[in-house]
Amino acid sequence: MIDRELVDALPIFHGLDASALDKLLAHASQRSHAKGDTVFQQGEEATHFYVLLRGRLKVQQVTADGQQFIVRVVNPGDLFGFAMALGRTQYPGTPIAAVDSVTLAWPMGMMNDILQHNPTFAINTMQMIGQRLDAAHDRLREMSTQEVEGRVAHAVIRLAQEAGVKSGSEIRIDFPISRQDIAEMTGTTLHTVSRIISHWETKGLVKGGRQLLVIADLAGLRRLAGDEAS
Amino acid sequence: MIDRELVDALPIFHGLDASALDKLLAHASQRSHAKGDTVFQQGEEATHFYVLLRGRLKVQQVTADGQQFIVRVVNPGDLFGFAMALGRTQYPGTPIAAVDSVTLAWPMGMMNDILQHNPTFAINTMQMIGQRLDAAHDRLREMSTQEVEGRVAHAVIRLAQEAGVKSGSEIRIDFPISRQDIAEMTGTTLHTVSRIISHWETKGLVKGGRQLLVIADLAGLRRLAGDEAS
DNA sequence: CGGGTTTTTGACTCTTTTCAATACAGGTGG
DNA sequence: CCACCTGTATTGAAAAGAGTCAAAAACCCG
Repeated sequence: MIDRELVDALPIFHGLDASALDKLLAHASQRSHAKGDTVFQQGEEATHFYVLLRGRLKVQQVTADGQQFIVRVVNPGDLFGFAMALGRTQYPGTPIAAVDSVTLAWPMGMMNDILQHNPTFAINTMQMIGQRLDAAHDRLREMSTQEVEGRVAHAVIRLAQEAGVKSGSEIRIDFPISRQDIAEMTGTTLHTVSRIISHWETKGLVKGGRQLLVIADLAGLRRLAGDEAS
Repeated sequence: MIDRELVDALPIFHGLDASALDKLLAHASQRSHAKGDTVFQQGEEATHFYVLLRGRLKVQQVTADGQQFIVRVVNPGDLFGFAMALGRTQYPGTPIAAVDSVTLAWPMGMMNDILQHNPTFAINTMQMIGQRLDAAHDRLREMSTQEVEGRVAHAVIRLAQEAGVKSGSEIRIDFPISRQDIAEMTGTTLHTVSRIISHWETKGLVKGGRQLLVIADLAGLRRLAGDEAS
């Protein structure tokens, strides 16, 4: 069955009272998703909301003319597919398992229930969405004001922060990520990303590889990203 | 004093009980802002949250290297400056009055109060932030996948929707907006915006002018924006 | 009627994309 | 176990879209 400890430990449910947690556990269903599987499809009726327990998801959107775009990466502990909280009835994107992953799902109706009776959960969720809004604005500002190299640097730094594993002085991105993926996160082409990363390799900033990215000099990347005023 | 009807009518406060509304009214302070004034400054300690009663604000951010960027336009009835809901203690941007404007302000602490005791307000706020997140993702997708003309078209369509006034078959943007402004909303330069709009004028899509924009053919713009699959 | 701001337009430059070809890695099946 | 095949990555050359630089025109306010 589902591990109560596990659910209890999720930051998003912090402060929920015991009875609410019980109800939550009673209705949760655990699912496994093999690498490459989708949890649900963009445009589908939003019937459930989810928490990622293990693994890593890429949330992708496809535009009217077929171009692809990565909205975000879902990391363990993250809530996703909460379309209702956005006042939508359909999922806006498609989460794809970048590695074998495990999720918990609840019927969307439960969300309203919990929200109504647990101000704390409502506030938690609001702040979580708020932080995501903040992050989205950061990306928008980048896309507006920076050129490609800076945007790619930012994307890589973000990946390092949320999905980076330290090994020695290096940080490895903990899931398979292609040049194409990075291009779809930064609004450029895989060719340009490849060129940029190759160039960074010669400068010793990163080490690349097939679906692999290792950051060797985070500070150097930050300098390129132009965060700190020079 | 402050008009209770007015506050009561704000969608964001829908469903608030009488006592909460009383408290709200007791702590509200009304302020006027002449065209060009700022309500607060980016980076300032976030002491209050606001509702725009009348007028129109442009929320601007300045990057480390001095470039400017317009995050959004605040329209009457909109909540803004709710940094706390995003888990921030400082304002992320600077709201500038595009026309003479009137705001209501509350001490930030009140927000927590109301949130704690009024699940409905928490849910309203959450959904409002959620919609803004959705909108931000739309813009991100645009910035990633579309070229400048499409992005400018989108920006103009959005302006028409949220700040457009119909006069006959035309829609006029209801506040002074420069080419520079549009450039800062779409991540391009005023020169490019000027060229694009001039070109649109010759095609009869819009009518321009100094700090003025009138949409003559919204459907035509939508086609340019590439929303509908051709 | 100035004087400053905003807009338009042209010519040139440069970053990034597009097009194209090759190299490489890893899994599959003979 | 090796050859093959597919998806990924690299790299070069050409093309294009948008930015930069520069100057003039239009407009509004006082």
